Amino acid sequence: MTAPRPLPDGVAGRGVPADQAAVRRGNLGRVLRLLRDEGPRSRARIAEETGLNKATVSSLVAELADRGLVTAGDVHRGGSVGRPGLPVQLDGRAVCAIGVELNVDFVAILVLNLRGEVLFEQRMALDVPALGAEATLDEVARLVQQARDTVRDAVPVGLTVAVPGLVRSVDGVVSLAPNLGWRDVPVLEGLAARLGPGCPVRVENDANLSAIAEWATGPEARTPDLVYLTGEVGVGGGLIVDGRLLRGTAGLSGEVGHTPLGDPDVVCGCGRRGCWETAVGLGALLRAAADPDDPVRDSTRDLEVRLAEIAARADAGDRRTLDALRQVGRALGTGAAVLINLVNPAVVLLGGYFAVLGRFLVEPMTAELQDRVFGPDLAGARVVLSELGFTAAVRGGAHVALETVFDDPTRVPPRAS
Amino acid sequence: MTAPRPLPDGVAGRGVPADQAAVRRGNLGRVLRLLRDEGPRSRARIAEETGLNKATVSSLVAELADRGLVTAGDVHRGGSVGRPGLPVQLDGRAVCAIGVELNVDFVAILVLNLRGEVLFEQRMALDVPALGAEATLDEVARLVQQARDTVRDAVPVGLTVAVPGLVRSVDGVVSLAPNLGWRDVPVLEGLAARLGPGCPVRVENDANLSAIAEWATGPEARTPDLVYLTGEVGVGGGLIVDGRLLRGTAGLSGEVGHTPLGDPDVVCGCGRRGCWETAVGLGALLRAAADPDDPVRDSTRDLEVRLAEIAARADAGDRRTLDALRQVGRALGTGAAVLINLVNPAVVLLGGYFAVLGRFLVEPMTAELQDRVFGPDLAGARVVLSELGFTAAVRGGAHVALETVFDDPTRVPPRAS
DNA sequence: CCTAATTTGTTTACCCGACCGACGAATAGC
DNA sequence: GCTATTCGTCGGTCGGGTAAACAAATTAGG
Repeated sequence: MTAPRPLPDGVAGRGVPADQAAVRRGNLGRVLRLLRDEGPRSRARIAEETGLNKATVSSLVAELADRGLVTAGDVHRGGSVGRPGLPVQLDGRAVCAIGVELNVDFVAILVLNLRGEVLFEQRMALDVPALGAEATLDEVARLVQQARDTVRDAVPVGLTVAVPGLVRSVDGVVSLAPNLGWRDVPVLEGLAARLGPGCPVRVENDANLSAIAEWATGPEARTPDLVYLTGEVGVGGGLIVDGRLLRGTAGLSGEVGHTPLGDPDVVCGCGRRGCWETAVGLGALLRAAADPDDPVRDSTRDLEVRLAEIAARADAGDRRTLDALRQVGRALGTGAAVLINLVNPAVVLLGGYFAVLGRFLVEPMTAELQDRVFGPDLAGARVVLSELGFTAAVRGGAHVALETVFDDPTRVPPRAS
Repeated sequence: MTAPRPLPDGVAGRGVPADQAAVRRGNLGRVLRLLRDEGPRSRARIAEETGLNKATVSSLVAELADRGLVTAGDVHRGGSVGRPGLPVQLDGRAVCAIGVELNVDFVAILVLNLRGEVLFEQRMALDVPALGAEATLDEVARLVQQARDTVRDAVPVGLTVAVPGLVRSVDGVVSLAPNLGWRDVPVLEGLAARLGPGCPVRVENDANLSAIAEWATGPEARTPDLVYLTGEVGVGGGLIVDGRLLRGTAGLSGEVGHTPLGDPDVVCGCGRRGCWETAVGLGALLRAAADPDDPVRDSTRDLEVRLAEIAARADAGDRRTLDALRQVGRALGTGAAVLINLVNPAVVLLGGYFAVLGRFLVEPMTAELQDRVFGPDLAGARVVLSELGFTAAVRGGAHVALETVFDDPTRVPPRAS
């Protein structure tokens, strides 16, 4: 009931026949996207840039305004000759979208308005494995309610939960999240029941959502083919192909961490041998860079502080640290080469600790890529560091929900006035 | 000029605004696809199954009939009560599509009608590397002309050329085809000039087209997520995600052969070390299975005969042959595991020599997969052997061209009558 | 044999949305 | 002030999907 329509995809859903209402929805969304991506502009320019008729644009803008999604913009006097246009701009205030990240020791929430501006942000320490699924969902529902109370004037159009594990996104069941100790937890169902109707809930893998966030807002926004790699204790991946998230049949694509690319003699936490994350995970770096009793290997300390220490040592020219980073960088290149050969992306985006220590990793990584990638000039791929930090997953979650408005602006009801 | 519209994708192209003509095109295609996939049926049933209005379906069917794409089917008397429906069926005769495969020592051509039935098929020995690009294209054009003369009553809607190498599908330039000795050859331009307008030409990687063929006609037709692996001298791959071919930014996705998954000490023909095809390519199998002077390693002999000999030895219980097959099967599993972890397909399809010797390879391969794939039950993936044999690429090529008719049936002009 | 019931396919009127041409409005340049 | 230019809207047109009515073709049953 709270579940969204089958799969908001584009103008014309796969199985549903197209009628003219679909055309209208598509064109409304097209105008809205143009205003989001290119900024305020007059109706005449919108018509010119979309290829739609002037009259049609007027009608579309009027409808969007009625739904509170656009407003009149500031008039820029003194351009060229002729009657100046009345600018139309995206009005973000009417709606908002919520992203939630569930992780081992915290829950984070982020609320964006339609323009992608942050309305509310909070991060709360929470021992999720100890609490269990039900109590955690109670806690999440409480946090969401608090956020909704804070941004009272904006109607929430959707909520997306990021979970570190395997997620069947069709029904929002977390089939396996080892770090949380969860197995077959119906997160969507549980949250939908707690939050009531009116705010569709989605559940998605955290790395996938981070990839979407980078695609939507990062320095490489809207790159049609993007591979996202994030380094934490494990290694996560998200693939965006042709502007769409690659989910796979069972919704569990992008599991790069346990790909057999590492040393076949090293045993991984998952029990297998030679998993890639034994070569590029945080553990691999720390083992190579420091002795077991070194404070940077104390997992009770804050990760960002420890990473800063490692960066400082590398900057100071510490041999062992530099060697460890070089080694991880090369291993990163080996795996990334596989990805580039397979999906031929325009950008490989590094997130998590890869981004923090990126300036030491990129050079050995690209050296390895140059050896390994088939095709000239890395097959057109560039390695880029994420700038979103640790909020990528919640941002991506909120953006997924926002996107439904651009897919079909008629979801937002017309103003009663 | 002969190049098709930007990229025939679906009802609503990405950038093009939707108008009601697009709705019409989409609905025409929907009806046509239904008749292709589910067989002949009455207008009433079509209306019921597509969700379109009865009157709309009548109008759509009339237009399709006018374009020669459907005809009245055989009346099945004696069903239930009420007026019996007049069946409508796909009429394949009006149009045809051409697939051409360019390879090292042959050129193959296949012409399909709209129903996917073979109208014309030919395979011609040709020493492409010796002949050079221009003379080869002359030869191809001659072959195409011959095919068109043979199937005179069907209008060709498109032609797709399969090339073993890196292809920029946007402009049909073969940027690198080592086996042909080609580099930056404008195949599309050259063929379009030779064939004249009226028959849009596409150029695509051969493994990609084989993947499409399997997706379109194989035992696993229409599986939304499919990974295709073909073993020849090298190893090729094609990925179909969400029912669409994954091409990548530079159009050179699926280059699995030179992925660093093999023994890092073995040098590949490409000059790199540890390429996967050094472990699973035909050469790897032959080296492991037979001495250098063994007749099965005589590359001047026909490949199918040699493969049959290997199969016979394995059936006879020859230890060395069985060990070699087991070893290749395991290496196949290692690489396939990477693909499954990344893309999470429903089916991994084996083509080329993998299919011929499949019964010996599948068991060690799946054993390896069970160890390597993250997620329960191989993440939902099944290993399937191709049944298309060596015609997969031409079939896929013809199907790509056919698909444009289902995307937009108005491409086929109405009958003059 | 004839009628009622049922299902099919077409016809008619209608609605909705995009498109086109024309027109008033607002502005710069002269 | 006048003209050229551009903007936004209005009325009309066209195309396509929808709904309801209706004729046609068949089975069931007396």
